[in-house]
Amino acid sequence: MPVNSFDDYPMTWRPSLRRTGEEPLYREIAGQLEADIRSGLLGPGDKLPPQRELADYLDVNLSTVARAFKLCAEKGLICGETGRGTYIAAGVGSDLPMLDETGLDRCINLGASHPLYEQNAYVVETLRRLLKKANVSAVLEYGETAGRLSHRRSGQRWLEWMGLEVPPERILLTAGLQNSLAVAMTALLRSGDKLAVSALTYPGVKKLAGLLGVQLLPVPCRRGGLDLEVLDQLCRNEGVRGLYVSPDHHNPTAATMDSGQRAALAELIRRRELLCLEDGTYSFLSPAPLPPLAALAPEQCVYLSTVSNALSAGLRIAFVGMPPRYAQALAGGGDALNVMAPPLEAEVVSQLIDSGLARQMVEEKRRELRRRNQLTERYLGNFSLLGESGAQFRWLELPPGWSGRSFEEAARARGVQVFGWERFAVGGGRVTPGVRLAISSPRSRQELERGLGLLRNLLEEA
Amino acid sequence: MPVNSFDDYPMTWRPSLRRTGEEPLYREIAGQLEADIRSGLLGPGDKLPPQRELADYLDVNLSTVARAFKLCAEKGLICGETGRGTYIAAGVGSDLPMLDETGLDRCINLGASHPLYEQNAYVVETLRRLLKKANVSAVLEYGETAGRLSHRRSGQRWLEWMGLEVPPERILLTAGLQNSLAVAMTALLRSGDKLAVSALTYPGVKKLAGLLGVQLLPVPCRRGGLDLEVLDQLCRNEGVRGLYVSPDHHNPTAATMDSGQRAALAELIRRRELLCLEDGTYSFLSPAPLPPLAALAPEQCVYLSTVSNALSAGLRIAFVGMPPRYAQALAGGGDALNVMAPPLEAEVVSQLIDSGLARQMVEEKRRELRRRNQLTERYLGNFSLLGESGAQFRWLELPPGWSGRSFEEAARARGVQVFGWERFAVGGGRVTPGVRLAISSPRSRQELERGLGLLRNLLEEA
DNA sequence: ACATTTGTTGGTCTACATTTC
DNA sequence: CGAAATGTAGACCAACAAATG
Repeated sequence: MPVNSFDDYPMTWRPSLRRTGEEPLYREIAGQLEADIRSGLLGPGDKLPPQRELADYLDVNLSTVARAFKLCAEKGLICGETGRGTYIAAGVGSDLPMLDETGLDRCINLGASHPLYEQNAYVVETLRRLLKKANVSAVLEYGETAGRLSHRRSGQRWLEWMGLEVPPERILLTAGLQNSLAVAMTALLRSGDKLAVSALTYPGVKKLAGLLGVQLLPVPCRRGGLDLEVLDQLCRNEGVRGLYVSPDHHNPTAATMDSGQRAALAELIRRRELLCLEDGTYSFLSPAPLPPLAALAPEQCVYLSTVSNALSAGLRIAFVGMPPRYAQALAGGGDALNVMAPPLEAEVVSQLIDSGLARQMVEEKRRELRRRNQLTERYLGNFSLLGESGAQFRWLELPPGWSGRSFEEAARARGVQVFGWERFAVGGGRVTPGVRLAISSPRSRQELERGLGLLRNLLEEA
Repeated sequence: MPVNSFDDYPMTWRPSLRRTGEEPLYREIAGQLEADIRSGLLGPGDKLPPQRELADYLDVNLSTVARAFKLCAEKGLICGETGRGTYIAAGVGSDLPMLDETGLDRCINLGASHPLYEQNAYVVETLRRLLKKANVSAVLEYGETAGRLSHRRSGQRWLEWMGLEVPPERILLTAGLQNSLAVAMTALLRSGDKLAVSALTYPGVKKLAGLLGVQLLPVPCRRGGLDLEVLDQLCRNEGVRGLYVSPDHHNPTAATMDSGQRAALAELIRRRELLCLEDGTYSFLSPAPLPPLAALAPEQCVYLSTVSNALSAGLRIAFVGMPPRYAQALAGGGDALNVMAPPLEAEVVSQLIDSGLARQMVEEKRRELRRRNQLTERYLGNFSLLGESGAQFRWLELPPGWSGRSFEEAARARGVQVFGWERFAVGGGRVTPGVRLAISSPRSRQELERGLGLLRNLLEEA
């Protein structure tokens, strides 16, 4: 069929192969698609031509196009849905560094999530005490990859506090949540594996998935939990290997699963033999946390718990509770990515936990966050403000007419930085638009209040 | 062809497919191969039947076997060579945790490589001074992913000392060498990519490659350098994307490339547009180091330089010198794996460098290592002892009759732990057997001397 | 309810380059 | 040196399953 017959045919994307002869077909197609996405020629949500049509147009085999698409899908650029078509991923172009705050000088930051910093004084105090001891320098020697036994014992106490009983030999120290995720994902998944996640997800998972070639499959959120029917179906048909989930104060929606939802999800995890990566980052916020999934499906769940939010951002330490079947692989992953977690910081964390100071710090944070949440509710209570009143951030569903991106820009123009849903979106992302408000990030309640006021004005005007 | 006709045909591996109907063919084959390797049924160096023969035997298509083999090759279990056949990788079964020292209590450790620990006192001293300052707690807040500017400036000084000029915006802080390797490999390579390495290589690279599905292609060592003809050929035919190389005191052979070898390799890297991961871990050992490859092929080389050996094992900090083209991807990798390097330790390192204490520490280490090398040469000088006299470990080529493994066991039985070549082997491994002696690991020179004596006895007896 | 559209995936075919003999 | 052995890789085909209308 001559190429001409496509001239007046509406095709949303018309790549032109250069055919240098060097590069294989499928790679050239993939490369061009990637380039056109990154250049902005194809934007989030755009629909690509059906694989068969594209194959016809380019005069190549269907599988060659499929292969090209798969490359891009693994990088998280596009997402295909059988029967519907292939779309540019919703999050494309919104994946900035997690801590990027360049040009934020005159902005009130409700975007990037910082923990409260006042309690860092306790850390310094503990460090000073530590350095008075004669044998400190032993901390600076190589120890076990998983962490020194004394550190893992402190981890045991910490995890117990979060509602999980794990012996020290099944605890791994890592360098913070993101690092523990990296360890778990590299150790337990391979390129091409599929991992289910909520349709809005902590961006760190998206980054890792893109780098590792792990394909994320979005599961719609329903009343704080996941839509288990969809998840079950994904397991049945898509060969999903595992699930990343955060039952307490889910990032970014700040939703917490109730007991029923946990039980049902745990049942599904057991029944489908899913690998479950449970993120307990914000569990410390609840004075009486519900049992983690790792307690309900202990054979399947890897429990990730960082201290960076609960204690201090500078303490790059997380504890990983490992089920027996994955313990060896996870320890190997920790070895391959870190050799060992920063031992000085591990020692400080250990002492904070053992001395009881950790609890005190957490209680102070909870108190301050309650106040900040009250403020937030006072200002934005009339709008659709989701999340619990102890949270470190809240989720603001936007009135019709706003996209996350447009609201982000409008707020920014008025001097407030927030993060729109696109940054958290996985796949095509059919979710109600919203923005995350990191209410713990401003240095003072006054500053938070100013930011909230500006947002209220913006919402009321529009 | 009936299966029977193979009954009296010598085939080194005869898998039996269960064909549950669930698992695809190629995966079942791969799974069974992996199981038989891990169970020890197939040992290092064993030859597998040709793919065509196996395909005939199993009555499947050639490509199906090829696909199965590829899965295992990506995990580093086997390695195929066109024209020759497919073999079980030499290192299979020798990949232990890098710091595993369980049951080593009554053994003199010349196995795992520890840096000298005396200089940790300077670190403690610096920490104490740091904690006297009023504004320490600011260090514990989130900063830039790549590292605070002041830290990167110290990194600039550090790298300059190693012979490399890089502006701070092209320096990335990571959590040590292994971590920087993990960052570079996840950020710049994808599953299935091929990376050339010397036939004997730092095991950390093997671990990462196995996890990430990066395929390592061994390049024979020749008089301290790499066989550039073979490397060039690999580039031409195998589509090698990059190269991991360590020109100074290569781990494990302790060889250092001379100027000519560096220039020739740099030329090849430029000509073939290779990505070069240069490991400068031990460059600090040379009082007047030769220019790194990153200085000779600055567009292509990522320079990795940890302080863990030069300063203190407990300081999990490395500096990565990034060429412009890879800077963004590498920063993204650091973000995805760590969010940020441990800031407290980064601060200490920065102060050690800026105060000049770092130089003093390094000089002390060099002095002690010279003494230990003299000792080593005195005891083992009559044997084939490779490496330079400033090294942190030496390479002992074994007399005929020994395998690395057997020597390891014999030494262990006499109370000395050494690491045999198999632990460092990549691919089939046609190298002269040897063992690495980590002469910096014993706590004292006396202990080292005892260990060396035991080894000499072992060598002289056999 | 059923045919059509559409993405996914396992298996197959062919060309090619190197090593061995 | 050339033929046979051998591994590698891109492209192709066909079966399948979900979504759509």
